[in-house]
Amino acid sequence: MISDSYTMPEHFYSDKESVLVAVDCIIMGFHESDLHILIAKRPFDPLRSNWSLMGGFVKGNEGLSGAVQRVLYEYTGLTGIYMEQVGVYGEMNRDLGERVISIAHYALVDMDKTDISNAEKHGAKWVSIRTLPKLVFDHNLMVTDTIKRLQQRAAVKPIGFNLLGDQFTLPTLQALYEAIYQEPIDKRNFRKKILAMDILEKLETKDKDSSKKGAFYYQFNKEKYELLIQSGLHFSL
Amino acid sequence: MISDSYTMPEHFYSDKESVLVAVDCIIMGFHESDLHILIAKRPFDPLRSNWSLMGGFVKGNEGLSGAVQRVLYEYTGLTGIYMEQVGVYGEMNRDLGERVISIAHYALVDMDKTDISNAEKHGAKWVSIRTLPKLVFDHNLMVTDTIKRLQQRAAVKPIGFNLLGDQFTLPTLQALYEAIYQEPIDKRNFRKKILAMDILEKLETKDKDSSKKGAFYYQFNKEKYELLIQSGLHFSL
DNA sequence: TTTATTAGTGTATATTTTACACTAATAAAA
DNA sequence: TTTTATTAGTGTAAAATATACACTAATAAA
Repeated sequence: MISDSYTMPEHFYSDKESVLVAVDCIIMGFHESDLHILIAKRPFDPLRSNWSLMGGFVKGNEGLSGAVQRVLYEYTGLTGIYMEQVGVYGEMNRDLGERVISIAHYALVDMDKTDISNAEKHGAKWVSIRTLPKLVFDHNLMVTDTIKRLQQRAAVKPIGFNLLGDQFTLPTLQALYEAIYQEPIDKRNFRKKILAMDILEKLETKDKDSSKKGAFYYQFNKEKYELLIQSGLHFSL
Repeated sequence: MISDSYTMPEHFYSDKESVLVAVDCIIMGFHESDLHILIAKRPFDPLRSNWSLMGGFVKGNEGLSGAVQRVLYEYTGLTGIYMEQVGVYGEMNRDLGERVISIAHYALVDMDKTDISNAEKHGAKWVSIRTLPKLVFDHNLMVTDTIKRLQQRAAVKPIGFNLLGDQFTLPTLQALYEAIYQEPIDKRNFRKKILAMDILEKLETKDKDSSKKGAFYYQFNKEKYELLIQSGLHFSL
């Protein structure tokens, strides 16, 4: 049942059946006011060459989170990335090959720091969540579940910053939240709320690329965030 | 890798390793103003006779939800119960036996309709979440994750009613929410809010057991709830 | 008939959320 | 060099929502 390469102290469950376990990774980035997801052409049968999330099988000797990190690293070169489990997809016949259950995680990455050259060998590309093609198996379901989860989490935890570079402007931050919730946000109310939490550091430099006037850069300040939490309040947008 | 008893059309992934997959079930009930969980003494090694959640191994020929429903039925005799996936627990060595990943689901049941006589053969009993003993492996973590999830869900979906009988009084319903959130709720504000949604049907009968005056029974009305949703509003407590 | 217990009700205040329009800076165009 | 076009940045008033709070009603038990 269990791989020979990993020897457990005893085999208590030798009468039990084991199943193939995969991980699928919803790698999300933010670009041009839109959330994007990295997809690639499935490199093996069945459904070879169809669009698919980044995935891989869990090995006998690795933990679940290890497997997800390995897959993320293989396709993006990134480590230490914010990830969260979305859920398990385990109905019979969800995979056309064999009986496989798959565990979906999403990752929030800075697209500019992401090297997809390795993934591009499998035809990988970033696609906007608004123009996502049909993916193999239940991968589209995984994506919609991920977006719902992200919407919930981003409202109460400061995880959105993972999608931006170290420095960002408030207009960019607002565009990010508008992309996550797919609805416009009032500029003044947004600024009031985010600045009231006092978790951002205003820099003296401006981004002059996206406007003539130029918008000040800000940084997320983890220490300030800890203070907010310690004071009994919490992140909320 | 895959069980002989279930034949897939082809074996595409024959070079992959498979792992044991279990399901664990956090069976929740409501009794005497407290949330309760069904636990039992683990019937096999390792850690035989230690307190444990209700669980079982996923069979080669059954879907995940099928496995959870099977386990729930075995220990409670119940079918058609509200359940939700909490997550996967899959680090190496989380189980002392072999490498096992477990998928946790919680179930919301009416304790009065639950027959635990079968489970009692394994020493099963209901325990309050406030006096939960140490459970095997990471089962305590599963319970705390479940409670967090339940708190989130019960605030926006009318799932709490699954913990009550068909008929219930408003004082009982309030006690349920106080148990879920572990904090007192103002009686008048609670009634105002729940009745404003217009999803309850007031009956003419009273519960005279828990007070001298007696409290009117109410029923959750699914049709009324659908109307609320159709009108663009949503459940919120 | 008195007492003790829980059910049931409304309003005023505080807080939060929402809606909304002008000035500032500056690069590009005229 | 002046004008124009574009995005950044700012405060207040109204509406909606959440909170705090105390008495009367019913009735079984004493």
